Amino acid sequence: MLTLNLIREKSDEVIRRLQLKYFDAREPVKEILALDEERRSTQSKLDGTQAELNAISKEIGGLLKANRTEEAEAKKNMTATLKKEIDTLAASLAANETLLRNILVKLPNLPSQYVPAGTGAEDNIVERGGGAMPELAADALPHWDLARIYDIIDFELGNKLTGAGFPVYKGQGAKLQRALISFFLDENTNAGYLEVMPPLMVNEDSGFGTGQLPDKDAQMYHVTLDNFYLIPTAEVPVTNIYRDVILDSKDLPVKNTAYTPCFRREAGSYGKDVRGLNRLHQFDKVEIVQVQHPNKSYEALDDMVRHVEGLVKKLELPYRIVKLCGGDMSFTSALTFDFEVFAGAQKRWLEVSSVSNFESFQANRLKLRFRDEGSKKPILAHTLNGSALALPRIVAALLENNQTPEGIKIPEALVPYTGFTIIEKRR
RNA sequence: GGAGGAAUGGCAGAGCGGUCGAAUGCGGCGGUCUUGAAAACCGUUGUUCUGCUUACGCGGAACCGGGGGUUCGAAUCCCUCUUCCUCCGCCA
Repeated sequence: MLTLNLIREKSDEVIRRLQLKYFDAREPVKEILALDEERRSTQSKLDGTQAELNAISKEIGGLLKANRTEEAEAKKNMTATLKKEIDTLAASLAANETLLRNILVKLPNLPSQYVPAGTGAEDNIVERGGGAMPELAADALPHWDLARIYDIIDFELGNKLTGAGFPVYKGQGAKLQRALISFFLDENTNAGYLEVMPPLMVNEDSGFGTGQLPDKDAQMYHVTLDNFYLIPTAEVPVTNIYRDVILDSKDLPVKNTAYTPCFRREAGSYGKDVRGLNRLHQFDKVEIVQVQHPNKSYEALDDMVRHVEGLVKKLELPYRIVKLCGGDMSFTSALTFDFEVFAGAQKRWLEVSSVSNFESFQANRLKLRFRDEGSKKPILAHTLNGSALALPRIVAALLENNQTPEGIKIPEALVPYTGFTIIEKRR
C-alpha cells in the first residue's frame, strides 16, 4: 500500500511511474485526494465537537460535586444535539475511510527507477548468467519420465491420495528433497539468516499484511471452518512476524530464512506448463526475508541476488538472472530479479527464484516501522524477500541435465546431504 | 470439549463511574556529581489522526486485548469475540 503522504505530495509522479506497470492511476489518485481532503475536514469537525462535549461533561462533574443538581441537569440537556452531531460525523468519517482504503489498497507499488519498460516476459532483461549448458543426447528424457523410471517421484499416487499437483516422493527422491532443504537452510544461516519455522496456515490479517488479500485470495487454499489460509509461500508468515512492530534501528537488518511447504491453487493455469514438477499445488521452498533500513534496501537486494546466485552455482546448474520489466512485475514489488535454470531435456528455462524489494509497500500495510536516529517518529522499514530456493524445478533441472546411462549424478555440494552420488534404478 | 479466573504503557504492577494517558517500581534517555564508571539525586519517557507553525514547538481528538452497548461522562458497568492461566476430560 502506498502512503497517503506520497500520493498527496507527489501525485503526478505516482501516476507517471505506475504507467510503467500499465496501471492507469489518474482516476484513483483523483478520488483519493478528494476523499483525503474531505476526511481531514470531517476529522477536524468531529474533534471540535467531541472537545465541546468533553468540556460540558467535565463541568457536570464539578456541578454534581458541588450539589448544584439543577444546573447539572440543564447542562445534560445541552449534550443531546452534540451527541447526535458526533454520531453523524463519526459515521461519515468511517464511511470515508473505508472508501479511501478500498481505493488505496488497489494501487500497485511504484516500480523503482531501475525497472525497464516493457509489456511482458519478452521484454525482461537478462542481467547475466552462468553454468555450462548440458550436452545431452537427442533422446534425453524429461524429468517426469526419469522420475517414473527411477521410481523417485510418483505423480499417479499423488492423484490417488489428493489430486493433480500433489506428488509423492520416494526413496532417493524423498532423500533428495530433504538434502536440498538442509543444504539451502545451511547456506542461508551461514550467510547470517536466522532460521525460523512458522505456521503453515495464517489468518486473514496476515494474508492482508503481505498483500495476498483481498485481491489474490483465489490463489490460496482457504480453510473455511476456521477462516485460515494455507500459505502460498513462507513470505507470508515470516514477514507477518513483524506486523505491528516498531523495531529499534540497531535491530536492522532483520534476516530470516524459513523452509515451508507452499500451497497454491493455481486456478486457471492449465496446459503443458503444468507437466511433472513444472507447476504443483504443493511444493517445498526455502525462503529468505529481510527487513532493512530504506537507505540500504537496494544494497540488500543486491546481496540477496548474489547469495541466490551462489546457491545455483553450487548446484552446477546453467542459470540466468532476469530483471523484470514493468509489465511483468508483481503488484507489490518495486524491483524484481528472477532466477531461471535450464532444463536440458525440456529445453526450457524454469523460474526457480524471484528476489524482490518491496520498499515500504508491505511495511505500510504491516505497520512495520523502526526508530531512526534523529527522527522523532518511527518510520516505515523496507522489506525484501526471495526464494533460496524453490525445489521442484531445481529437481527437474537436476534430473534432466545430470542423466547418464548409469543414473542421475548428484552435484558435489549436495553429496554430504544426500549421502549418495548417483540415483540408480531400484530393484 | 466442560468449569472457573484473568488481559492496563518496554516490563512488573495499582486504579474498579468524573480532575486518569493513567500511581509506583524497574528499564530507557538527558543532566548533576566523578579522572572515568558505579551509586545517589534531579528531569524526561508510548502510538495514531488532526489544526497552527512547519527548525524546535504549541493546541485538539482517539487509544487501558478486539468489537458493540449503558451514561452528560467508562480503564472502571453490561454484552460479545479472541488470547492466556488453573482444574477436569481427550490426545501426538
